[in-house]
Parts: sequence; structure tokens; C-alpha cells
Amino acid sequence: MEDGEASTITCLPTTKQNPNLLVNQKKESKEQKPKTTKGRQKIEIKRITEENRRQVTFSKRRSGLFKKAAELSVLCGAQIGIITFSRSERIYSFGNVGTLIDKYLRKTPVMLRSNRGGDVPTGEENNDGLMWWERAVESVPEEDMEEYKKALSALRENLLTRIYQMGNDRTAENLPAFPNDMAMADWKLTNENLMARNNRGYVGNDAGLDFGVPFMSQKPRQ
Amino acid sequence: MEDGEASTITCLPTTKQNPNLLVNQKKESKEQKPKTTKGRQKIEIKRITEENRRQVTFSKRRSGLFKKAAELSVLCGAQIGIITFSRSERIYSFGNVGTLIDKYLRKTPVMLRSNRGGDVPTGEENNDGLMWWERAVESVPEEDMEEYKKALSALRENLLTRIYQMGNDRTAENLPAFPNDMAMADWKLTNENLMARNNRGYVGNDAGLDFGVPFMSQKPRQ
DNA sequence: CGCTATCGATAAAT
DNA sequence: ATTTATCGATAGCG
Repeated sequence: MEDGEASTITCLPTTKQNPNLLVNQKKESKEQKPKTTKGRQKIEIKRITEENRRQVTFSKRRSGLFKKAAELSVLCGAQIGIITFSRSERIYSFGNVGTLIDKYLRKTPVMLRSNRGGDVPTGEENNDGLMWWERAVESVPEEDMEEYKKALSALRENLLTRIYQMGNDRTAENLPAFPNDMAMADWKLTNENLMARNNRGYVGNDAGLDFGVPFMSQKPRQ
Repeated sequence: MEDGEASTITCLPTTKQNPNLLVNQKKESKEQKPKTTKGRQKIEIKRITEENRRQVTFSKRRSGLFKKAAELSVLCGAQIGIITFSRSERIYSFGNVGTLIDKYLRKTPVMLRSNRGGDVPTGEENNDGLMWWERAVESVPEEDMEEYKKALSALRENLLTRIYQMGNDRTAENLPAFPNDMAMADWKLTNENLMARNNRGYVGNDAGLDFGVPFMSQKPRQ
């Protein structure tokens, strides 16, 4: 913003807001503006190649999508969860995803069909390639049980910690209240998602995050 | 046409073919209509009480939401999954939910840091109110371990079963470059979910589980 | 440097 | 006609 910013870029009239005044100001300037933009344009629904533009579009449309989802949720009292991965593997989620995943998976009531571990129809689905925690419990050697238990516990701890970590709110001013279907915390977080500005930190390709919550920030609040 | 596919689930909405309303509407036409519609109206975002209207709204907006999601997906090459439960517990999903849930859950790498301690800011982190599977493993009495293990195992089985039951949506496992389309199977699944109401039997309530089990298939190629 | 907020203008939806 | 969702461009914030 150093170069060329102050010096009025091209077509923008100087009636533009002064960067110095970041406070919300009434744009009283109802004056004649020399047509600065081309307005909303029609775009084809196809992969956006330009990296930059795609990024911006992703951000904007995702916001729009989440907003819609929130509205639908409120209007109809429906539970909605959205999971989104950008191309850079960054995750963005909306709603109480964890709960919904749970319900989703439970569409089929539990019945103890005794098809054991490697039953996958696609073949070659032995335990190889599975994470330790997704392996059948029986496959854990008795002597490793102790460690296994510890690990499971740690896993749970991490999840809970993550969930509770997101206790920092950002003052959701004038947002409607969610029906009691959605937990307050979730709603707050969703709001963060909606207006969120802070979202980084957990990125990369691991350094994970959540489970049941749509949050963005990762600030551990110390 | 290829983008037609991309352009969303589309097609399901609107059978609106009002002869009066031509598609092309230029603002130049100053024709005074005696009394057409009141145009788009603003509605308050609050729970719709009237059962009927809410149902309709749910249907319409869900379509709209899915459409948006599809567009976003195509435009930005992002993976998107939406899970929706209506008040009547009917499920509607969009996208390759299975894969996304998998990725979502996998986003939490297991770190064997056993940071214990009830550091939960909000307090009340006792085991009460937790489902059996989310309780600390240590809290399981030794004599119950056997059963616990069985349960965990059954859990995993069910998840796997569930996943494969809901169809072959593992197409987009790690779709490389995003062609402007979502996997066919996924679309089919989405559409099925959209129109087919064959989602019954998932009753379920209570006991949820979800976190530690990624399930889902392995790499497509073998 | 990458992602989000804002703005003017306009396409889209109702 | 009126409200909403983007678009392109850019300022702002981490």
C-alpha cells in the first residue's frame, strides 16, 4: 500500500475514505461519482484459474454460503453443518459439525453385524495404512493395551481441549439468536466464522483442529 | 455442458414458467404493470412458526444452499460437504460428505501429549454427561475393559459398514486438479439425497460418537 | 503475503 | 420494483 496507494489510483475519486479514519463513518457523500466500477458481472461457473481471484471468490462465497446456512438454520430450525476444504487444505466449517457427523453416521442404528476388520468390499483393506486409533481394538496386542489406553485418552483430551479453547468471543453484536437446537457456544463460533477475520494458525497439513466445533481462531488464551 | 454439471445441482428448483415473467428484464422497460407481484420481499430471520411455510422454505433454501455450494466448489476447486437435518430428522446431504468427514476427522493428528488437568475454562469437565466413548479410558473399570473393547470395536465396525452402505463416494479421494466437476458418484449421491426420501431408519438419538474413527477407504488405486 | 472487509454498481431472484 | 448476492478493485489486518 505504500507505492501508489495514496496517490490515488487511477479512477478512484478522492472522495474515498481516508485510511486514517478507520472509525465507522457515515458515508454522507452522496455526490456524483464518476462511475468507478463495472458492478457485478456475470461469470461462468467454471474453475477460476487466476489464483488471486479464486482466492477472493472463495472467501466471499464461503461467507455467503455460511450466511445462508445460518439463515436456513434459524428460519427452519434445522441443523446444518458444512465442511469446506480450500485447495490449500485449509478447513473452514460451519455449524456444530461434530454433532452432525455423529448423527449422520448414526443414520443406521447400531447393530452388531459381525463383519470383522478386513471386510471391505473393495478388497485390500487390511489394517495397514490405518492409523493406530482406527484399528480394531482386538488387534491391539495385550501388552500394548496400556499404551493404547493412554493414547486414546490423550486423543480425547486433545479434542476436548481444542473444543474448549475456543472460548474467545468476538462480540457478536446484532446477530440473531439461534434456536435452542444449536449450542450457544457453537452459535457464537459460527458468528466468528461469519465475521471472522482471524483464521490461521492451524493450517498446514496437520496441526489439526477441531471436532465438534466450527471455529477459526486457535488462540489458546493464556 | 460440462460446466452444466458443475453448475450445481441445479435443475431441481423452480418449475416457474409464468408467461408473464419473461426472463429478460431490462430496466428500460417502463411498462406499468397493474399489479404483479410485490417483488422480492424482506423477511425477518427468525424461526418460522407456520409449519407449512417453514417446510416450503426449508426445501427452497436448502436447494439454494446446495446450489451455492456447488458453484463454490466448481469455481474454487474446494471440497464442500453439507449435512442437514430437518426438524423431522430427515437428512439431506451435499457433496462427498463421507470423504470430507474423513478428512475432517483426520485433521486432528494424534499427539500423545497427555496434558491432563481440568484446564477447561468453563469448568464442569467432569465425566458426567459424557457418552461412554468420550470418557477417559482410565475411567473405565478394569473389569469393564473387555466390554469396552468390544464396544469400541463394534463402533468401528458400524462406522465402516455405514460408510460403505452410503455409497461409493470415495471418488474424490484426493482429486488432483479440480476438473470442473465433482465426482459423478458424489453428485448422484447428492441428488439421491435431494429427491429420494429413503432416509429412514436412522432413528438414533443419544450416544454419539464420532471423533476418533476416520474410517473411509484407502487410496483408490491398489 | 494471504485472506477478509468494504465500496460502488449491477446481475439475479422474487 | 425491491432486496440480495456478488463482482472487480482495493484497503486493512495479521
